[in-house]
Amino acid sequence: MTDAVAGIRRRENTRARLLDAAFDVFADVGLDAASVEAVCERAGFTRGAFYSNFESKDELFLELMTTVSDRKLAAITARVKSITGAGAERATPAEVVQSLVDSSMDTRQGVLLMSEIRIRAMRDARMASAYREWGEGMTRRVADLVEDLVDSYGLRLRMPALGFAQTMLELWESTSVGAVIAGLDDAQTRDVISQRTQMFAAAVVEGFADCDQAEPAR
Amino acid sequence: MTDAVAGIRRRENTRARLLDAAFDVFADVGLDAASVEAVCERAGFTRGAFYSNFESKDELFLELMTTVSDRKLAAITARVKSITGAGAERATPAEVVQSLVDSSMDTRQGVLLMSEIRIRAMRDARMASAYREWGEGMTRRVADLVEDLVDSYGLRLRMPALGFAQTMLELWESTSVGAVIAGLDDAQTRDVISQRTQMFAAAVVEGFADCDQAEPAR
DNA sequence: TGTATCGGATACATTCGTGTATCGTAGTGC
DNA sequence: GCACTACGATACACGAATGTATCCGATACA
Repeated sequence: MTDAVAGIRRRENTRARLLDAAFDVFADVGLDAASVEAVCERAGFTRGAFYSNFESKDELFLELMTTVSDRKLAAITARVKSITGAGAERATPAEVVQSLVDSSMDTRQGVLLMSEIRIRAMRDARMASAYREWGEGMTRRVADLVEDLVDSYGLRLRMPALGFAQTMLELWESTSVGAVIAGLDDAQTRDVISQRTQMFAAAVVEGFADCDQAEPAR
Repeated sequence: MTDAVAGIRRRENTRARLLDAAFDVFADVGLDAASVEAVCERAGFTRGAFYSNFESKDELFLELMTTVSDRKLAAITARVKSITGAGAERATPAEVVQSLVDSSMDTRQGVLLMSEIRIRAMRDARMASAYREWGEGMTRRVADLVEDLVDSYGLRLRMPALGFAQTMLELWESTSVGAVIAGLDDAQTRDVISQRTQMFAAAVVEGFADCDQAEPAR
């Protein structure tokens, strides 16, 4: 590890550690209650390191937020591609939902952080637009997936695909929140999210359940 | 206003003013960021009054939370009774949804406070059980209403009534949150909540739209 | 009308977090 | 190998919020 690269690596590394620590601390006690000190302590640094890398707690949070949301968007995009893409084996809609739940479920801390982000977006116009843009991206991805499945299985949606996707994601999120409040562990959380999303899809998508027997059209 | 009553009234009055102020301040800046000082200032008191009436900020918040949730539960209970009860004129399901939205919609601050309560419930086991109990009460009321409407109109739900009610309320809440993030005013918020709940109900309730023409069975 | 009491204001001590300015050192380039 | 630089640690000064102890005035009651 030679040259200036090591220096950069070192800096990047402490930034990353601070971000990781911030994820934990912000999720655990909330953004406002989290002191810069606490974040540094968890990361194994002092505040000197922090102020050498970030302007303020807000800047740290902003970066954390973009990191997290980018990751989530990328994850779902990849997931949709792998399901939708050519050469993928056709799964039934129910299986698709299940695999999405299995792969994209948040941890307890992830859910808490999302709630922090959301509540902040409610108060800060800048964050609001970022949040909305991200949410629209997520919805768009899911809607694409839905439309694809509708086509290939000849299903019929009882509401517009976009509204269906949006509701699906919101239902997912509020179920996650409910699971955290109920103190469920990861396995239970997965089950309840799966159950509720399946129930919703089965009600709104005409022919959703029939796909278990029938083969896809294409 | 004689005797000891005035003294009690006075005390009750400052408690009430402090609670009102807390509602505003907690909603505006969040529970953690809200100082006792700020609450007192908005109420027109000093901290002396506060510590004479409350143990701590947490106790104040707890009382505010119970007040708010009790009120909401009472409101929806009354509303359901007035729709369901004998002698009430039969409205179509769509009208019922609309009237619920019109009457029970939260203000921006109400939505923010609910989010504060929820995020706190995620971290505090005591609050969690209170929140869940309250939520179950709300769901139960709505489910009763739904079952009543299903009976009298001969509708069919594509998911269990309880799940339908729960989803309805969660959809309502997340739409409210979305409206705050989008910066919508009250009228726009009402419209979007109405639109999404109607859309959901129309998709899940078989025969929902038909009730516009047909008369209720009973 | 005098006095006791209760509710709220004032004053103060303390704690906690912040941000900056300075320092020490590990790693880099010559 | 030596100076240099960059990164993180340390020290300090400041402001903000808290909680308590004390004080003051209005109201109740004799």
